[in-house]
Amino acid sequence: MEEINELIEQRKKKLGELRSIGTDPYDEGFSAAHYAAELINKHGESDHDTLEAANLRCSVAGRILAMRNFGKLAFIHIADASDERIQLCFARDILQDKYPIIKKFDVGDIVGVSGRLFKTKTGELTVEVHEFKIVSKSLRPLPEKWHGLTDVETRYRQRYVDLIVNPAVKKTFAMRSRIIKAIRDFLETKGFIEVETPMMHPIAGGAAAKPFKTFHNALDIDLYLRIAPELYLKRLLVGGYDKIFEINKNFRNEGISTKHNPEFTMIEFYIAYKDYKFLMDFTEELICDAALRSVGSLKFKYGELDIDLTPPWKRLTFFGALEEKGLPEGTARDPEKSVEWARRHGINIPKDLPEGKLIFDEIFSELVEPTLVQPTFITDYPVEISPLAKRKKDNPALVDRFELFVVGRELANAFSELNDPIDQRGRFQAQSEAKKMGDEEAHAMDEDFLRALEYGMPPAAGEGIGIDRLVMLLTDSHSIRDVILFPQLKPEQ
RNA sequence: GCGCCACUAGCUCAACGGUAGAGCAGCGGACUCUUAAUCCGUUGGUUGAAGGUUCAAAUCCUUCGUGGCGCACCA
Repeated sequence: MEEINELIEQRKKKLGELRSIGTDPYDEGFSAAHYAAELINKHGESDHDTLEAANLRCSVAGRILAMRNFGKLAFIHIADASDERIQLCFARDILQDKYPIIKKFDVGDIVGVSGRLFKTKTGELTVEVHEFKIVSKSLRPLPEKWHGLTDVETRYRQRYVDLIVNPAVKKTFAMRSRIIKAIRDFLETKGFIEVETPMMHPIAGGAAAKPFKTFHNALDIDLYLRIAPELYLKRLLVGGYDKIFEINKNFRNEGISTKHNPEFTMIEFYIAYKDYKFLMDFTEELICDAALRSVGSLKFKYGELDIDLTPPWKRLTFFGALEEKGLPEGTARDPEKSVEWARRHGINIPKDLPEGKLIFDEIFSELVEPTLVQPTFITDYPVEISPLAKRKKDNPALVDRFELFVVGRELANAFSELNDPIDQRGRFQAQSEAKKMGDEEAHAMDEDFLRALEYGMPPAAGEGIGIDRLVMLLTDSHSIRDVILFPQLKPEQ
């Protein structure tokens, strides 16, 4: 950090001068009776004479964002947590010998004032300041008022500055809060209870991903940050819960991109005695409810795309979707034929694809996923890529599972949970084989989870929804970093 | 991990081989209804870092750093 900065020195000097006249900007603070938004909503429409007659007293506190000084009169705009700006008017006639203190103000300082509401000649609701106090002196200059802060690196690294000067950012995170609250309320209304399961796992299971590894000194064991809560939540189904959910972080030790942050928020919920078909209707209801309570509509823009969440959403089977693109299931299931087909259609198949990985999965993500702009359920996945899902009754090669896609991205993954402990053991064993063949992300065997299933887990359906991606969709954000307050970056220097 | 692009004053940007500049912010001054206030004056730079080419480098080359985007992996 560059400490020798003239601008900071000047502000420190002002701080010293304030202290020398007996007013410490960092002392006990200020208690405001009003929010800016409250005053503007209540009195913003009142005319000049009404306000004069009412003689309304008020107090507000906030950060100085703009100052216009006229020698014996000054107008200052502050913003507070209500996300509104309100104008303050400092007049020498009123403040007398205290008036010169405003020379020590800087944009960025936090001030508390009390006074009387009035309307200026231009009709703006304004506080005529009678008493004021700097409650926090800002030593660093804020970005310029007109262009603001646009440098994305600074915006992410110094999110506090981004939040001060870019109102749209606060709006996005207010939306995020509303979306998560909507989901919580929805599930609680349906009788779900929220639980918390471990973030540190001795075995990283419940998803196909590379974990972060850590070490517990006292226990002298390796632990992994969880890649999914799934296996713990299902243990709770064994324990007798029938409707549970968890909203929390997962950690995956993989690449960072506009759609991936190493730590990201998922909701997983489980409901006993229901299946994946139930969850499709349930998901439509849940996401529409979240959209209505955040966006306020089921129709909205995502970039150039017009998205319409009005149910029912399109439903396609996995191989049906491939077939629509001209790839018959028979060909898709034959590794050699499907590679040949992919090459012929110009689909890039990575050369170092691990043995355990399946070609049709690659083809699906290249060929089908990008076309799924409007909400679409893809159902009936192959068992090989679904080691925790229940097989279809009439076709054991497929499972009772769906993934939800919107704007070409996976938003949710759900299935009827496999509760046959013997089948589950076999699936884990198949995953172990894949791991030996070089698939780093294959599931690990989890003996305790199998023991739990052996006690008997009721039939159940479970689903995971990527909260960050849902927030991206509903806030028209095109990078996951725009919906995470502090996205992962390399340390400075 | 690979490729492309960017990095110049606190912020937003010029200068693209020939003396590093503007606007805003800051500092000094004028101003009692402004809102990107206005007017006069003025400070501020190891041009991301280190090497190299050149009489001369912000500018060309190399390496490194950080970021963005794309690809890969995944959600």
